Amino acid sequence: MSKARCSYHHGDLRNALIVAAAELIERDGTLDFTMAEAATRAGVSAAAPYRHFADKEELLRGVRELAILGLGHAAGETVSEHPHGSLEGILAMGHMYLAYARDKHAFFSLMWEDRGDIEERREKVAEEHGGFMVLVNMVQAYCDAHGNTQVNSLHLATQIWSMGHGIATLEANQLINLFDRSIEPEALLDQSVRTMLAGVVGAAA
Amino acid sequence: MSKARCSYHHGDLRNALIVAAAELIERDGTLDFTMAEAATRAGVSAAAPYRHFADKEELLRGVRELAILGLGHAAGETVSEHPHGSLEGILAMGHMYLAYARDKHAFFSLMWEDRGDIEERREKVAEEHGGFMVLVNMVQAYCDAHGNTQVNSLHLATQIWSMGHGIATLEANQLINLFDRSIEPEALLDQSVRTMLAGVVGAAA
DNA sequence: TTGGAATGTTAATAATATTTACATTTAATG
DNA sequence: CATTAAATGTAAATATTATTAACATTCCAA
Repeated sequence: MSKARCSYHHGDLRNALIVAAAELIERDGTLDFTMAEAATRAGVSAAAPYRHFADKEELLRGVRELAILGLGHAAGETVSEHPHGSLEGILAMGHMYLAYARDKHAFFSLMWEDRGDIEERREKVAEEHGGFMVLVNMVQAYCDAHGNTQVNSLHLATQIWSMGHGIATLEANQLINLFDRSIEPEALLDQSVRTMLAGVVGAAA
Repeated sequence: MSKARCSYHHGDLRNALIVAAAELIERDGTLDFTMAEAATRAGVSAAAPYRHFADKEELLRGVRELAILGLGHAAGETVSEHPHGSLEGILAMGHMYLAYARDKHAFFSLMWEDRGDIEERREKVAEEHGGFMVLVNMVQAYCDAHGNTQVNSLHLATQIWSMGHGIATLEANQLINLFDRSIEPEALLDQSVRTMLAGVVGAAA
């Protein structure tokens, strides 16, 4: 059920629509593509999407899952490229996050927009955001390697995520350097992360 | 020009529409009120808004300015309630920010969404975000009071803003406590701020 | 093989933003 | 003060989209 059958039935329309929508979002940098265009791009009529998604919001939810998985994948790549428990690995993770927010702006903002009931998607969300657990592990390893085994790495990682997320978001809205254009997001994040790590294991410079 | 004249001309429709839109946004917690409803609420026909705003986006821009000013006002209130240069003042600022994001969720997300050309609105934006300068001054005063006059308070304040913004945003999307439901946004922010301040002036606990 | 479940199609329907053509009021000017 | 252009309203189109309805084709399980 993943190849185009004859001609009437698509075979994998649901995924094709998600991909089509993702392409349109990336192309325009906006979420306001039309259902009709996504359908056309997937090679079906304008009404066909409604056999797979109740409404546009649900299609967007599909794209969102894809985007989150993409970010998780990038997290996996990043961690594998740096020594276990290294500071550089954590900093690289932050850079990856900022780069993702910059390069895939529309995806990035879409990711944090789900208005559905959280309790219903809690499990799935936690699963999707496996990338965050990658960060938690890196922080844990870093602390272990620096002799502090008492740190709550989940809390610390949440702080680091928050900082990265805040910087990424403010940068996306061109507010990070509102009063001082010389501010560099990466540098700001690096410094913050070093400070936070130093706060629990001593000098990280 | 601020009182309703006879009956045909409203007198202050532009502002009335902004207020109407703000009320609808607050009521529904969404940005998808209709132009017609905003117009009705302001007591005019559906087409009237277009004499004052090119399109819905422009009306939203008006609401956005209002929201940002509101936050700036709250910042002013907060700073006046705490000793000059005190840690508690800075922490209170963070709490105010989190509370604003929680209580006025739709406004809060609207605030950071302007897709217009930043260079064009740079000056106005900087002016509107005077609340941020309040934070910069608090940080500066804090550092001065603790004997470090070399700190770049603009950078440090930007880090603090980013952290607060990140936590507020993640909380709004119910992600802050995705893997650990016991995480308290306020506590997390307090701790981060203390750590960042301690990083430049020594223990802040 | 055959009938129901899925999945597509085309042709409505509906909700909204936005524009057009015309009306009323304001306010500046002679 | 009378006149008229600029502002600001109105009601009645338009246009764009999402979404649904009614009907067609294909798939699959009994």
